[in-house]
Order: sequence, then C-alpha cells, then structure tokens
Amino acid sequence: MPAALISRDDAIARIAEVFREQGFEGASLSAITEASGLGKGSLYNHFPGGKEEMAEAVLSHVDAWFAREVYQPLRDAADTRTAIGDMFRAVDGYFRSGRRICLVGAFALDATRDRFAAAVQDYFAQWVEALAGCLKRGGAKQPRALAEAVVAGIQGALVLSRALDEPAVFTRQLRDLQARLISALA
Amino acid sequence: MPAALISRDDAIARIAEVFREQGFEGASLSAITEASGLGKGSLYNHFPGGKEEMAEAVLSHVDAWFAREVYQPLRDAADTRTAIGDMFRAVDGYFRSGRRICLVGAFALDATRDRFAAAVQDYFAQWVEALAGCLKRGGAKQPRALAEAVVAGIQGALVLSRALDEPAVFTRQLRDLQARLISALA
DNA sequence: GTCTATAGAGTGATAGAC
DNA sequence: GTCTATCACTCTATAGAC
Repeated sequence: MPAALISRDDAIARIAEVFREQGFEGASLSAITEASGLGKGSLYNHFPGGKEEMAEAVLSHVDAWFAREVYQPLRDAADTRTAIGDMFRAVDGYFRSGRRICLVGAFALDATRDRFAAAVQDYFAQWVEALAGCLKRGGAKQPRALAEAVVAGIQGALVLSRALDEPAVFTRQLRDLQARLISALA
Repeated sequence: MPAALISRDDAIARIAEVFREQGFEGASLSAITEASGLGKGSLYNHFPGGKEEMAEAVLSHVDAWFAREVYQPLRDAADTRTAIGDMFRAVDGYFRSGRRICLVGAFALDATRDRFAAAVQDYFAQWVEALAGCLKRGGAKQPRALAEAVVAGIQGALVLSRALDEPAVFTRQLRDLQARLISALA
C-alpha cells in the first residue's frame, strides 16, 4: 500500500478546525476534503460512517487532548495550587487566549446536539469531576459548585469574547476565575 | 387585505424557536414553514430577504425582549439590589430555568456568526453595559469586570447545563452569581 | 382593479453518501 | 465521479380587503 501522505491523526486535527469554525451542519464535505487534503474516497475509507463518524473522531480527539493535558494532571496533582495554575495555562493555550472557541461547547448548543450528546456530556462531566476532586483535596468548600462555576465561566467567556470580538475578555475572565479558585483553597 | 391568521410577531416567535433549536444552518425552510404555519409564499412575502432576513428579525425580536425586560430596568433602577433580583428572575424565566438555550449565544459560536456579528455584539454589549452601570451606581468595585463575569457565567451555565442535561446546574449557577453581585455592593 | 397575504409546485444548485 | 435527496428560493395563482 502507498504511504499515507497525511496521518489519520493529522487529518482529524485539520477536520476538527472545520467543525470548530463551521459547526456540524455548516461543515460541508467539500470544505472537509479541502482542509484535510483527502479526497472523498479517502475520507469514506477512513470514516465509513460519513460526516457523523468524522465528527465523532474529532470529538474524541479533543477529549483525548483534554484528558491528557487537563483532566489527568488535575487528578494526579500533588499540589493543588500548581495544578490549578497548570490547568489555566493549558486552557489559555488551547483556546488561543480567546481567539479559538470550544468545539464541544459549540456542539452542545448545536442542533445536532442529540447525536453527540454522550461525547459532549462526557467531556464536561470529566472536566467538572477532575477539577472538583482537585479542589476538594485542596480543602475548598463546595468543590463541585466551584468547579461547575469555573467550567461554565470558561465556556461563557469564550461565548462573550467571541460575541464582542474581544479576546481580552477571555483572558481577564481566566485570571479572575483562577484568583477565585486560589482564594477558595484552605 | 385579508386578516392575517398569524401575526408577524407570532410568526417570528415561532421561527425563533426553530433557529434556537436547530441553529442557522440547521433551520431548514421546511422546518420553518411547518413551525410557523406559513407557506413559503407567505414567508417570502414577510421576509423578502429569505432565511437571513428571518434570522435578523428573530435576533431583533430577542433583543427587544431583553431591552424591555432586562436592560431598561437595570438602567432605570432606583434600588440596585432589587434590580439585580429582577434581572435574575427575568433571566431564569426566559431561559426556562436552564431548559432553553440562548439563541444569541448559539449564533455567536455558529459558523454564520459573521453574518449576524453586529446584532450579536450589540446584544451582549448592551447587557454588560446596563449591568455594569447598575453595579457602579450600587457602589461595586470593578463593575465592568463583574458584569462580564455574570453575563459570561450565565452563558456558560446554559452551555454546561445543556451539555450535562442538568437544568439544575443553571439554576445553581444563577443563585451563586446573584450572591456574588449582592456581596460586591457597597 | 389593486394590493396584500396566502399557498405550493417547480427551479437550479448543492449537499452527503457511496 | 455519480447518485439522490434536500436545500434555499422563485413563480404563478388565488382569495379577500380596499
């Protein structure tokens, strides 16, 4: 067989950006073929389930990134304060300081939500759980509510900064959320 | 002229729910005709600009509701504490305690964002400005950052509660946000 | 007759599936 | 590349208020 010019992972990462920018409905196959550099034939070879399978692959690609860079460090953290700083650094990097939106958040609001409900729910449930656990170990009161406030705050900051076209809103919110967490620790 | 069976406002309200649930791309004309009870002829008579004009009308319908029920009361408020309580009550009612998402927030993340950028930006800018002004008059420090945190918090709570399929998350966040505002007042 | 509101078959274009 | 379904949209026609 011929060597693949583009790895599956690489293709998924490129397709992810199409879904992120265009949403599920808005992401046309022609946009996906163009962005991925794969012809329709190759695409259906990799993703026999079509567009829906591509989106599933993209969602689990994102989930894997967060599991590795965010959830697991939160769970393994020796020092809560450091872990929180690391989380915010990772999040700020991932969302490009407010210039990139959350694909999973967008899918949560999307029409096609029901189709990907399980993956979307899992992403957020893991995030809240990992953060709440870390906060609890750090001695914070009401760690669950606090974790929900932070995850929601991040998502909302992405919505607001994109709506206002002001990435600084995101950066500022991240700073404030981090300060709230630190001050909630025992 | 014949009496309209459905008022324009009524039609817009019904169409709004289609866009809210399906997004701009996902809202097909057939879904819109079905939900509105209007044939294509009627729709194009009311909205010669087609789907885009329908979405514009829906956005300004939503904006008008918030201007009347949220922004103006915040601006006119004699008592800050009461005004804040009223805002949260209005918001909880509008979003059906977390069972209904924000159409404008969804459009902010949508692919078609650029098309409606002005309306989306205006909605959020007005909300933040009206709330910040009210907080400032109430003697809060950093009213702008606080207002952004609350508006973002509400949007994020909608994303999170929809993603987790737990409306209670929204209700709880609203309560916490309100408490934060009250305690920030002089 | 003129105008507005209505309906819906029919248009070409384009989507996703294969 | 081919196929079929569906898309947004146009057009023609009709009904009733003036």
